[in-house]
Amino acid sequence: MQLIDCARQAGVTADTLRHYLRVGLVEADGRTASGYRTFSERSVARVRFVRGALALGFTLKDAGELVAMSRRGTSPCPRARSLLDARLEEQGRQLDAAVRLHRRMKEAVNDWKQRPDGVPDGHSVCSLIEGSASPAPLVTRPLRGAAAKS
Amino acid sequence: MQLIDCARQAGVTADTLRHYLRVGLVEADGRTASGYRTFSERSVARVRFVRGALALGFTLKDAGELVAMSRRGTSPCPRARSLLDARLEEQGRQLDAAVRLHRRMKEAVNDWKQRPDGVPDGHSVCSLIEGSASPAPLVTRPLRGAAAKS
DNA sequence: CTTGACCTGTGTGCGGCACCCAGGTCGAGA
DNA sequence: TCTCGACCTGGGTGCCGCACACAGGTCAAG
Repeated sequence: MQLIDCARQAGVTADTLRHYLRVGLVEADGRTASGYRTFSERSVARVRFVRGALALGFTLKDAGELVAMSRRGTSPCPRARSLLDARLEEQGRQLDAAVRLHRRMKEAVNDWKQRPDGVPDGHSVCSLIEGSASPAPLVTRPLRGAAAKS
Repeated sequence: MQLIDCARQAGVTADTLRHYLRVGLVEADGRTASGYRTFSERSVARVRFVRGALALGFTLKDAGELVAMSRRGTSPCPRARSLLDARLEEQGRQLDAAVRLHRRMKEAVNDWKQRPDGVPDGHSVCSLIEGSASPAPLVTRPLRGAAAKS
């Protein structure tokens, strides 16, 4: 099996699979004489595991840690449980922040309906934005973790 | 006024202000003989504008575009309106995704309570994760935009 | 005259890929 | 046999909004 076949069977792009190879999350079975990597069902399963982990809010690093544990012969499941708890809590906070952002955005859209466009006067940039701005909001890291499509 | 004073008055770190300077979002008023940048209230207001824009879901690039327009003498407000609409829609989609992720994570936490830890067998990595995985979720870009703290 | 807080430019890292490049390899059809 | 196009290889860059680090210069207060 070639790289792209493995990728397709696991539902990822070739680039994504190459990325996983680069960071050591997935290994090829071997190489052909000409240097091409060869893959088996096991590699496909591994990619699917990584995808499953991402879909549950784990990071690639988390997945790597779990993979490493299982390679060492220890069950990664207890670690997976505690990691999931941590990720869930973290995601909850980010979700709250996103909800608040959403509210602010909708409020702004409404407010702006009643307000006229400002003219450039050299003092303000955009009166609409400046009028809706809360004092020094202090932004956090963006919402990370696999937010699944569809 | 020095860099750090401007930063503090605007409620950002010195690093953040330097970043805005680098990407051309904010300009210093001038330089001292020894090369230090000097700032005025206008710079502070500009930083606050950028922060306000971020807090409303605009990107730094958006803020730059609006700044550029107002420098050119055109009102950035109409553009701000259309951008906000676009960002709101986008954010809504990402918010939905985040909510779904949150549900999946909570479901997994519950499911896992009834399930035993697996033992490493060389075929699976972590039976818990593999058991909860949906087929090829295909992850999107993470939730971007200013998710405000507190 | 020293201390320590500030300044300067420049570079790197974070996450999870996507995309591009130059060049090699392969099977299938003309 | 030759060629075509689809695939492979390694390596690099870009995204976003900073945070952090480094080496060296500058400045006011003690």
